[in-house]
This record gives sequence, C-alpha cells and structure tokens, in this order.
Amino acid sequence: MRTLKHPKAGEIELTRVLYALSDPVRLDVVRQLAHEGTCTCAALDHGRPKSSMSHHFRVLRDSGVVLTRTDGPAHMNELRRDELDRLFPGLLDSVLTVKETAKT
Amino acid sequence: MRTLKHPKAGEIELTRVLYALSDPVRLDVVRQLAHEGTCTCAALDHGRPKSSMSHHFRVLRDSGVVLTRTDGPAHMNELRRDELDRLFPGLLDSVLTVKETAKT
DNA sequence: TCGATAGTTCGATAATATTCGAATAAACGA
DNA sequence: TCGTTTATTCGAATATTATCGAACTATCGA
Repeated sequence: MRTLKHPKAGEIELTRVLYALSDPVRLDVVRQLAHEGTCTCAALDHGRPKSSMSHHFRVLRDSGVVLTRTDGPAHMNELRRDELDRLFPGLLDSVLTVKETAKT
Repeated sequence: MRTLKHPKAGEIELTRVLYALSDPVRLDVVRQLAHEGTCTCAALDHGRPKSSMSHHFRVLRDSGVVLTRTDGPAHMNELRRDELDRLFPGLLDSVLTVKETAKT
C-alpha cells in the first residue's frame, strides 16, 4: 500500500484519460469528486465490492485523473483538476456538465 | 452494406463517445475528419488493413461520433460536430486541440 | 453483365478488462 | 501488540476488444 504511483503531469495521456472516463462507474466517481471535493474510497462505492472499486480507482489514478493521498488507514481521493485543465482545457468541464438532453 | 445504423442525437451516450475517442487510431481519424471535413475510409487508413479500419469506423459510428454516408461504392465520413457540440459542449474542442505540453 | 472499386462481415486469435471473494497490508488507537 | 478500519493485491472466471486475412456485398461504369 505504501506508495501509490501517479503519473507526473507531463506523462498524462489523453487517450488514457478518455478511457478512464468512459466507464459509468468511474465517471460517477469523478463527478462526485468534482462535487464533493475529497472523498475516501468507501464513500464512493455504491454498495459495490471493495476490490471492484479498488480496480476503478487504480485506473483513475494510473491515467492521471485522480490523486490519492494516504490519510491514516483511509485513502483520500481528489481530482487532479488544475493539471487536467492545463493539459486538456475544457475536457473535464464538458464531462462534468450533465446536459438534460444528453445521455450519460 | 445497405443501411448503416447511426444513433439519433438523443441516443448518443457520453461514456460511449469517450470510449470511442480513447483509442489512438480512432482519435487520429477524428482529428483528420475535423481537419479535412469529409473523407472516405480509405483516405484515413494509414496502411492499416481494411477490416481493422472498418471495425474502428463502426465504433465511431455506433457511438455517434461519425456519420457515414454512402456515395457510390465509397463511404463518406464526417464528424457529427454540431450534434456533439450541442450534447457535450466543449468536449470535441478539447479533444481536437493538441497542446504541446500534453501527450496524446 | 462483367469487372473494378470500396467497405463490410466472418472467424479465429491474442490481448485487455471487469468482477469479486479471499488473503494481505498499513495505520492507528486502546 | 492486538484489534479495527480501510484499502490493495491475488487469483480465477467471464467478457470485451483489437487485429487481420478471407470471403462477401454493394455500386458504378464500360
């Protein structure tokens, strides 16, 4: 559990970010993080098994979408908003904005 | 070959669009379409086998990213820009903008 | 109606992902 | 140091994708 790997800003790849966001569960997590700021993993599973969520968090982490800090036994997650906005301006905004006319 | 299925605007799902864009080959196709307007499939394979490209075009079509019209024996492809912009404002722009600081 | 052209579909293989229970690890307080 | 809490890792089953050759289909012009 020690060190959780995160890509540096310069290593973040658009296609991987898009892939990470292309899953409904992960997109949901991202939206909640955007809305609530920082959350533990447990706060974001919706009754799903921990191991499944851990997988999704890893995809989000590895792609550079989410930053996970260790805080005691818990892991605090947050969006890497500033970095993503700098790299891919408008991307996160467009994904976080839910249009009534559009399907998730 | 007859009728190529396309989702109506109201049926386009964000996660599927993101998935379609998350592949380097497809992202490339999308960028070229954005740049050149309308292209045949053949004009966009970069030496790749037809069957592979056909697969990618289908993903792009099924997700609602690309519209394919039949024009003689050829298929003309174009981005469904207006519809996508309406559904997911800013998404396409952000994906089409290549920042020097960011990896594809 | 016979090519020639442009893509699709089929089928098989290899590579990746997803899911989730069970085992493991890390951090902290008593 | 022993639980308790929180999350990761392992392992195995299942599912989904990507890739590409070969066969097929559609369209058009000669």
